[in-house]
Amino acid sequence: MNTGEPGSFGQLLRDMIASGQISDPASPKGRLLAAAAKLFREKGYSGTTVRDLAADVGILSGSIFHHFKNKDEILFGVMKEVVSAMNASLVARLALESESRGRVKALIEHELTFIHGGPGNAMSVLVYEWRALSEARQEQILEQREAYERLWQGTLEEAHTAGLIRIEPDVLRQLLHGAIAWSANWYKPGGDLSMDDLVERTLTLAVQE
Amino acid sequence: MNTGEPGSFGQLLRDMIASGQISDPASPKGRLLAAAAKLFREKGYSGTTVRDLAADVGILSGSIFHHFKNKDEILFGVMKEVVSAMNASLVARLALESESRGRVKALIEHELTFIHGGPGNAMSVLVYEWRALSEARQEQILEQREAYERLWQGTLEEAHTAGLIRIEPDVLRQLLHGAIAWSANWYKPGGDLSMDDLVERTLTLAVQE
DNA sequence: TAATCAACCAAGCAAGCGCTTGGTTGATTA
DNA sequence: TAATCAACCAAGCGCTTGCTTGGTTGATTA
Repeated sequence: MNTGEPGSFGQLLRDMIASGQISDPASPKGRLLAAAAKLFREKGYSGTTVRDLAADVGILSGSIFHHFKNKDEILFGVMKEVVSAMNASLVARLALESESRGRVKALIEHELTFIHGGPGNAMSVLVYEWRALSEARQEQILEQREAYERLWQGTLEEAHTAGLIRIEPDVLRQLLHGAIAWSANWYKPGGDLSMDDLVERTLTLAVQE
Repeated sequence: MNTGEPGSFGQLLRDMIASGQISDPASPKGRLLAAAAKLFREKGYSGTTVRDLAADVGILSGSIFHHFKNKDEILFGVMKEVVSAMNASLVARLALESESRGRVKALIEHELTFIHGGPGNAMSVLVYEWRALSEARQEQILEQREAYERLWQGTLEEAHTAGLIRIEPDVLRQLLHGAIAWSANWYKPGGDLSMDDLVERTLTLAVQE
């Protein structure tokens, strides 16, 4: 999970590594998780073999199981770490904004920056490969996923009360999640449309003029 | 091609079955394709075995290959038929609308109705399992997919010229596709929000008040 | 200097995979 | 009545899968 973002996000990640919440990307386990996120995103969980993953980091397939009990635990590791990072990062981002429009923009900007940044592969996997995770492990992540959704929901409810958004917060939340996650499959940074532009366009969908 | 009169969606499907463009859902091949669409959507292409598929329609796994040369051809069949149906259906739908707002609404209503209707599983597979299809077979479907996108693009460009939509047509098109496809993973018809409501909410995102 | 330990290798196993083959069935046609 | 044919079965083949086992290595520590 390479950063590649400016500001305090890099520092936040370093804190989380230091406190053991996410693995050091320079460690063998961290390198495996980054490679797994990349491969699971490109070929899906079922479409990725442990031999693919091992080859990607330059070891033999059996050696993976020195770091993970089984393949499900690798997917769990990818998802657990990215959902923790998403939560911590969004909490920090929202703390900087006080008025409604800025807070809604923060939601959108945060999620777009995340999915097109270093943790983007892991976030895509979290969204699109959820069904591949064992039920037992899903339960262990669910609370953190719901916490993230509550941050969105609360912020959108404020904006709705303030008359800034036109449709029901829970519907808007889902529509925006869908639009933003899908952008990983078409938007390429560095083209005509800058990331700031994309944020602005998405915000235009959400809020009144 | 089609014989002029744009009838109901059911009639359109019957015409396509009669002309051999899509298989009869009552035939063995049609039942296999419907079951494949369901399973590929639920568990992914790689996560679905030919034994799963055979069991679902009540035959043995080897018997599948009396109808399809290999597993890739099954995925190809699912995608080829649904993309044909989507194109024919959207062409017919747009023919009924003349002014900009109605045409944009038709795009949204059509796609939402499709993904939450009978061909919904196949459409989800088309969108989310595209990478699982062999490159050779992707090429054979690409032109029809692009034709569908051109219908969207042209309609949104008209709406943009008319001042009805606020952001670039190609960006809006992608954002809406993402939002609509994702609705298959959260929206359940029969709840508080009717399908008409969902169409109206999505349209609200797209167009000016 | 000896002991320890994380990280990895080498080899392979049992189960499951896509797919093949030769044959059976029962309805339709000549 | 005989011939034909789509649809399917029964059995299994060769390969890949996730994972296990026992051993090696080279850096770190006592």
